[in-house]
Amino acid sequence: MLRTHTCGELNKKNIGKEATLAGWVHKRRDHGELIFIDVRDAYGITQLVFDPKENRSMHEKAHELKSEYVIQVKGVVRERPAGTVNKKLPTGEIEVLAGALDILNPSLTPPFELDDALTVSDEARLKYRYIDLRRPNMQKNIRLRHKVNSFMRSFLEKNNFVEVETPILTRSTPEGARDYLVPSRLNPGKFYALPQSPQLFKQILMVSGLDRYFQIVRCFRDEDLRKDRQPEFTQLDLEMSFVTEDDIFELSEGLISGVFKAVSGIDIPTPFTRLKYAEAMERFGTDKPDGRFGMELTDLSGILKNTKFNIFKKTLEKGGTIRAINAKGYSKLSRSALDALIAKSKDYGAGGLAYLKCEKGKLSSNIDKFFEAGELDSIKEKAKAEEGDLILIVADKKAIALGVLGSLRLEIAKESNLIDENKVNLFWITDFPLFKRNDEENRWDSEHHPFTACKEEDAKLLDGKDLGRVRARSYDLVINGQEIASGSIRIHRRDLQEKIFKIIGLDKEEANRRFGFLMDAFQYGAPPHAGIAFGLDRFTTIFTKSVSIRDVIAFPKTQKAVCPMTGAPSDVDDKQLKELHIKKSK
RNA sequence: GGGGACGUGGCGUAGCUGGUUUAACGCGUCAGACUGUCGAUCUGAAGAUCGCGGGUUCGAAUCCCGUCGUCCCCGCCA
Repeated sequence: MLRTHTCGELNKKNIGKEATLAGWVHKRRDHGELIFIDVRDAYGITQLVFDPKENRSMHEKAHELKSEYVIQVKGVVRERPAGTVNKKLPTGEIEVLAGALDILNPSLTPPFELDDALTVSDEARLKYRYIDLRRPNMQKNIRLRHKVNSFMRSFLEKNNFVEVETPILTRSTPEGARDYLVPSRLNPGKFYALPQSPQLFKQILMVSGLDRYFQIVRCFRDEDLRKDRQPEFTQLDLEMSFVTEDDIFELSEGLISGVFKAVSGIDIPTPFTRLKYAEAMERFGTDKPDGRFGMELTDLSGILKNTKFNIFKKTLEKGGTIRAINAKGYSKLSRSALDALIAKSKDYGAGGLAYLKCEKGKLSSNIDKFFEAGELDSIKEKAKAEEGDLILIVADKKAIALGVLGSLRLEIAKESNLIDENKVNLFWITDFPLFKRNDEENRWDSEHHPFTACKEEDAKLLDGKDLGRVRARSYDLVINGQEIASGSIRIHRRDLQEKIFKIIGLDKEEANRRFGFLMDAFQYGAPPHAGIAFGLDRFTTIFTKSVSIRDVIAFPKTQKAVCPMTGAPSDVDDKQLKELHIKKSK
C-alpha cells in the first residue's frame, strides 16, 4: 500500500504517530514560511504542514506542489495549536507534519475548479468528466447510486431473486422505440440490435422455471434525448412467476420504501396510493400525476350544458367536454403572460383557452357576457375560486382538454413554486387501456407493450370493435410526477399472444418470424408471470435532487448523443466497414 | 422533423437599443510578500482575433443571414 491511512480517518487518537497519506493536492496556502497543503482522497481531506524550522528541504519541495498533483506524504500526526482547529473537517483537530514527500504524478492545471458552487457548462464537464467526477456533489451522486443498487440487490436476494445476465446483442424489434443496430461480420447484411429492455428474455426465464429473476441492466433506445432520457439507461428489471398484481405491488413497495429509508432516512408509508388511469386523467390530466400540490382539474360540462356561449355549446354538441383548473392567485396575470398561456395551450393542441378572473367576489373576463349569473356562480363554486384566482378553461375533445390542462397545471405549479421539493408523492397507476388508437396508420397499438395481459372481464372485448375499452393488467409507479417503473401481468399462452399480435397489425407470419421463439416457449408449460422495471437513473435522481439524470450517470451523453470525452460516435476505417459488409454512403 | 435560449481569456459572467472599451469583473494561473491558514491575505503580471463563415455599415462582441456546438421543450420514447 502506498498509504497507511486515508485522508479522512486521522484524528486525535493518532497524535504522535507516523502516518503515510496519498492523494491529490486540493488546496495550498503558502505563508512564505509555513505552507499548508490540503491533501484529498476519496475519504476526506487532511491538512499537511510544511515548516522550514522542522524540515527545510521538505519546505523547499512543497513549492513544487500544485493543484491536483498526486502525492505521497509521510509524516507525524500532531495536534493543531489552540484556536486553529477546523470544525468543518472530521480531521480538523490534527495535521500531518510532512517529513517525506513524493510526487507520484504532476497535473496540468484543471480546466475548472473542483467546487460545487461553481457552475460549469455541461460541455466542459463532459469533456473532462474525470475532473467533474472529482467534485464533491458528483462523488456523492455516484456513491449514492451505488448504495441504491446495492440495497436493491440485497433486498431481491433476500426475496429469492436470481440475477441473470441477458444478451446485449440481440434481435431487432422495430415496433416501439428505434433500435441501435450492430452489423454482423459473420452474417453479411444482417444486424443485431441492442436491447430496449430484456423483456423477452426475462419471460423466457420464467418459462425456464427461474421463478424470480432480476437484473440491473442497460437498455438502449435510439430516440431523441431529454434531461430525463439518455440513449442508454439502466433499469432494475424483475419478473416473477405465479403472482398477481398485489404480489408485484407488495414487493415493489418493500423495495422502494426500503431504498428511501436506507438512502435518505425517509419513511414512505405503504401501501402506496393506487389510482386508476381514468381517474388520474380526470383529476390531473396525465397518467403520471404529481400529487405534491393540488390544483386538480374540474369538469364544467354539467354546469354549462345549456350554455349560450357558442364555442362551448358546439364543443358539447360534438361530444366534447369543458374542463378547468384554478390557477391560485393568478388573477393579476399580465396580458402578455396570459397570452403566453393561451399560446402554450394551442401548442399543446387546444383550440383556445378561456379564462375567468375572480376579483371583487365575482368572475369576469372578455367572455363573461356569454354566461348567466347562475352559471358563473356555479363555476366559481365548482372550481373553488377565491379572490385573486384565475380559472382556466379548455373546451375540446376530452383527451385534448385533459392533456392541455394537465400540462398547464404542472407549468403553473412550477412557475409559482407550488411544489414542495421535500415532499415525496407516490402513485400506482393501474387499469391502463391495453390499446391506443393510431390514426396515422389506421390501427391499434399497444399502450404498454404487446406482451401485456388484459383484464379477464375485458377479454371478450378483444373480438369486438371497441378495443379502446379493453383494460390492461399493467401498472406504472409514479413518483413526484415522474414515471419511475412500469410493468404488467404478462400473456403466457400462445393463442392469446397471437390474438394480440393480430390486433396490432402483425400478421401471423410476421409475428412468428419476430416472436415465434417466445410463443413456442409458451407452448412448453409457461407459468403465469408478471414483472416490472424501474428506471434507476430517474429514481436515483429523486434522491440527488438533480435537474438531469446526467448527474447520476458517470459517463452520460450530450443531447446529440455524443460523448465529448471519447468522441463517440466516431468515423471508422473503410477497412472496418468492408469487413462488416457496409458500403460507405456519401 | 419543429420551436426556443445560449456561445465573450482556463472557468463563470458583464458589455450586446452599433461609436469613452485600449473588451470589464470574479475565480483560476504565474511572480513577489507574508509563521497558523483552511474560500488565506496583500501587491503585481500574463492571458480573448468576442464559436465559425458571410453580409449591412464610415464603424460590428453588439444588427442581418448561414453554419457548428451546448441546453430546454414539442414530436418521438411498444
